Amino acid sequence: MDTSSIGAALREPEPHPDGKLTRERMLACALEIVDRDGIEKLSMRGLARALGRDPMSLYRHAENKAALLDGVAETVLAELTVDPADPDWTAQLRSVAHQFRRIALTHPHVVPLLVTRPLATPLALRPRGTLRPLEDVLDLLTRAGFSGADALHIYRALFGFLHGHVLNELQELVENPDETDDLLRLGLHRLPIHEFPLLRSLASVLASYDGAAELERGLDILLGGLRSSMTTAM
Amino acid sequence: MDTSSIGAALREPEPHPDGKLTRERMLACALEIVDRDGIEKLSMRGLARALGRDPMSLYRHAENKAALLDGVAETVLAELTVDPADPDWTAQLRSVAHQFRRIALTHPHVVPLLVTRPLATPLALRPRGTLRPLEDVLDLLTRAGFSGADALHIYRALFGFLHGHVLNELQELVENPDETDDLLRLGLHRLPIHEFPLLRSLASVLASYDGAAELERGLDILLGGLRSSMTTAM
DNA sequence: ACACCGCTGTCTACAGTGTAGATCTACGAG
DNA sequence: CTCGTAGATCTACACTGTAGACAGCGGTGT
Repeated sequence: MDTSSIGAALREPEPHPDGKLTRERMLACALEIVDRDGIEKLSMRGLARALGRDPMSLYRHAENKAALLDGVAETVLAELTVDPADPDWTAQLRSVAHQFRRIALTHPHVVPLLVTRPLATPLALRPRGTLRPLEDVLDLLTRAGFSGADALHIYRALFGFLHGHVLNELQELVENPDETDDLLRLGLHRLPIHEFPLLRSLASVLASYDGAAELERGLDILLGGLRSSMTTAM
Repeated sequence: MDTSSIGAALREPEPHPDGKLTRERMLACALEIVDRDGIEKLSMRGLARALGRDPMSLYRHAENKAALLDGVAETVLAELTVDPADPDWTAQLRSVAHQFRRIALTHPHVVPLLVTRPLATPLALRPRGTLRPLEDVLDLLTRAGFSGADALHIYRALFGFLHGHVLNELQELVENPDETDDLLRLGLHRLPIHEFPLLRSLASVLASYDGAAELERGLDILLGGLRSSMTTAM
């Protein structure tokens, strides 16, 4: 009955259902699968198998697969906490930024969902947990004296930047990690020299990407620019 | 034999193959489908049907479906032109930004591919057409006197911002277009008032999103910030 | 002339997908 | 005890991506 020897072949058959199936357990398990195998490896049948349940039982807790994916994105985004009472709004936004980056690095396979799902659903129909950070940031900024319109602009600017940043940072994956030469490690040697001379010459710079520093630089520029372009106090 | 009466039911059976199937025709047709019906409606079988070919023939021009999607993204991105010889690098980057926005608005369903596909492939293995703008921007910026490292940073900052911006802008879709009240038009009335008071109160601001202006503001902040934080001439 | 090769297209088949609809099961209310 | 109902399960359907075998072709070397 050793689960590791049997369960290695098929995916975690989870032999006994032990208690009721809740939406939370379902989403947690789905997130686990996505984190391990990526989004397109998540199937209703596979998820059900991992939970030891019938595939159709999932439809009691998620209307369809799209809703399930929304749920996963929501779960991940729920880790993000905003304190609207913080008097230092820039510090609070920086905290949000750091949390968001942390989340993205912890769940890289979920990032496509985070940036992409909102395109499929109008704002008002999105899962509540997704709208929570928006409302909280608006709260934070209006308390700091910004108008609603300006607060919304700042929220958009921040999350636009954050989405762009994590997409940038997660692209920096290395193809051949145990190679010492940067050019080889990144596979850049396959690019024709006369077509991509600059790109190839930047191998060492590419190899030494520092996401945290890049985020900080961006935040400095963004928050500085916002403060000077906004017509409000403090 | 009226194609509109018959072809309405099934999807463009395209009765006679007329000539060889090229990669370009395949990608153009795939793009057409994606633009019309969205990404997840694009299937190998459906595409083959639209081309009047056998599904398996597609695999002569794309290794698998992922490669096909990469091809679509590449096709769209190829519309973007950079002039590395332009002496005014900020103007040229602004032009790139405007082109990119235009492309995203013309092919909204392709945007998920544009921002998401690079996450799945290391840089050096990406389709060549995708790397072209990068090399060209690097060329532009080094000619303007920037170091390679700085040029790369600027490229990342710009495209990170652009990705974030178009993701923002494309979310602004309206649910109920023929309604006069902004609150109803956006469906915001369904949100509980006590949980999302600020969001609901911003209905009119949400309804009047101006993507072009938002892009311009962002570009001002970004390019201004970059110029002052970079250690280079001009 | 022939044989050979590689490229393109076609056919069949397989394992897997999301989910509609019918059916079974268990439990609380009357 | 009966009934209704909510949940869980089963079956089935239409569809997916693609491996593998095979047919027709033009060109090339001998």
